[in-house]
Amino acid sequence: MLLDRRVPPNKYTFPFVLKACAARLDLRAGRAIHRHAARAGLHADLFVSTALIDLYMKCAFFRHATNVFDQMPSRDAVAWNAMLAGYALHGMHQQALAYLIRMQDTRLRPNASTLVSLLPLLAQQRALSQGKSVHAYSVRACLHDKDGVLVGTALLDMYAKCGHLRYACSVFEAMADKNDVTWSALIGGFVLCNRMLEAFRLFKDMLAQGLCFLSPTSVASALRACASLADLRIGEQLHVLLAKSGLRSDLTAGNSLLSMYAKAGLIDEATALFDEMVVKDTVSYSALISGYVQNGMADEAFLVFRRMLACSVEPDVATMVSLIPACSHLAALQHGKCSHGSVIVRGIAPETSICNALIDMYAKCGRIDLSRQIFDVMPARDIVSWNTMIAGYGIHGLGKEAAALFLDMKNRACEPDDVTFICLISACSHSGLVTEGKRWFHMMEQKYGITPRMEHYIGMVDLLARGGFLDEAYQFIQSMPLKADVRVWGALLGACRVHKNIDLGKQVAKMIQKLGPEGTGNFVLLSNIFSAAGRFDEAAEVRILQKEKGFKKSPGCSWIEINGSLHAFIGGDRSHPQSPQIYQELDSILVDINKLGYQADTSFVLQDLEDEEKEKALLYHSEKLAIAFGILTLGEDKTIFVTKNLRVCGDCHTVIKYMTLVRKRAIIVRDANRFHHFKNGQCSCGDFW
DNA sequence: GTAGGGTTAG
Repeated sequence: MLLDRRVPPNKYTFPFVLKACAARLDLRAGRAIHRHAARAGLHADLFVSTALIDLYMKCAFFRHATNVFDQMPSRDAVAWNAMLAGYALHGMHQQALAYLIRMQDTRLRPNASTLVSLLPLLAQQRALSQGKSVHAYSVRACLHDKDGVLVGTALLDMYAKCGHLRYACSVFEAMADKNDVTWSALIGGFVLCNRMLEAFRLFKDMLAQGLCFLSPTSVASALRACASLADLRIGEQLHVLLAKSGLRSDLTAGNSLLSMYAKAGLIDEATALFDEMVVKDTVSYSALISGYVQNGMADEAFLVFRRMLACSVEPDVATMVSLIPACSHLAALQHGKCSHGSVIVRGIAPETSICNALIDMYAKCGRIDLSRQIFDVMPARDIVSWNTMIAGYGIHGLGKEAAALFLDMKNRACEPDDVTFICLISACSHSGLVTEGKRWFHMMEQKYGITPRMEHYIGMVDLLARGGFLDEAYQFIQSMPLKADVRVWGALLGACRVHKNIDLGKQVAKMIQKLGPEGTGNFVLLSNIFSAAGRFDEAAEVRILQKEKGFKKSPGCSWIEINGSLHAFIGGDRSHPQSPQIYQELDSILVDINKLGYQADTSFVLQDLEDEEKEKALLYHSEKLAIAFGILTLGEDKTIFVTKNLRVCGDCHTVIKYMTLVRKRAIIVRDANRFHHFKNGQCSCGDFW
């Protein structure tokens, strides 16, 4: 139409066409029209210029937008708003605010549109006092009259994001007009502030007002509340509601449902939902990836990631932050390095959340040095960065380094939170620093005013009991202000096993049984304690009881990454193609280490077998198989790194020390709990295994 | 103007 010479475009035509370009982010067409307008002498026209600014801002061509703005002979509030909104759109707070301030120097006053662009910025920065000023200004300027719903919604959202739900509610109540966005903003605010039950109540109130308010956004918030409260029943009701209303195929609603099911552990439902979705986007894929990782299916997560790439759906920060922990779980360093490369290529490597995930990944893959490197160079650290790094030192038994980092954190005026202390106490526990651990616990309450949660008590019991202070740990549990849950008792029971204290172990086991059928692992521990004492009948009884109650013990599994491929073994496993060589190697190792004085600690065998058979049962534990495979495949200069899903058994711990001598290898084992660095007949953890 | 997927501890 523009090329039709008989009807030349005029100042009324250009803005509309430019608007269409902006909506499609079609910069090429937009620039062509810009030139066209210039030839027609209309490029400095108020409406044309404003439309150009809008287009360039949406396409992130800031210089072009600024040029147009600067060349305008006169500007109205809409032109100023276009600049402000453009910067706000790209999260460029400083630039946006600079335009607001410059606007004050003119005789123009901010209008409703200005505030609607401005308030989300303040919300994101949690700038409550500035937000209040804006609120006051909007009242003085009577901006509630026109566009009242928009200003009101932006205000209530700002208050909610600043954590001031009371103000948000009073704005909400004072609003004469409310629409679906208003309701959504308020419900979302309650979810954000972790007030899930009230969020539900609001959602119900909203439905009572009429179905016209129901929107994918409000359902999404309600589903988040379900996931957080682990209330699957309501979640399913919402699923039905969605199916009945016209929102069945909405992408936002579908993604929320998928995520809710995944978080509830119903990964099959989540997968089915994903497969049914006609349109899938980055969020859908990320939700499924994170679902698999959260449910311990890291390999499936990689498959979904590959499918995503094959379908040309672009991964973003959240996708990678979901995927990287899959490498951490598998301790698959090569996969992790690949993911690291991928975030560098995508230009998202400096993002704080990406760095945090990488720090965790390298720590769990045995490369605490690389964790620290990332930590040191990352552009901005948040509390998660510090906690992750401290936790990383913890699992490596580097309690002193963890403490040093805490001091560093204080010097940089970063406030520790409750998780920081969980990490610190656990770090002490893994390093045998009992006194220091107790000090952190007291400091947390007295100096930082953080009330201990169950997790802190679990850490303390673990610290004391693992350090051999079993009675003190027992006393500690008795004196807790909270009712100890199965995890607290489990920590004590685990230590009874290590320190072979059967009497206390039995007592603790009774406590656990009283608490009901919560801890699967505890049956195993109790049974192990009986076995260790040679009381096999009782051990068997516990196992039978466990079976009757329907608990499955997850089998011990160890794996090793060789050239980027994972090789997994379970105890006595002969499924690996190189099994004959592996078993031969282990038998030969046994001969060599016997010469050095090794004696099998058969108390770790769970069945009642003859001594020689016991020795064999021990010899073929999964961690030993994986290590033997490593010895056979990797060159002598390479450290062998094996990961086990459960705790390393005590006999394995001893054998691995000997292995480092007879095969002259450095061996690292990551178990469910921590890292064990074996070298020259020693283990880094000493007796705190 | 609202909103779906995400990193630490256990």
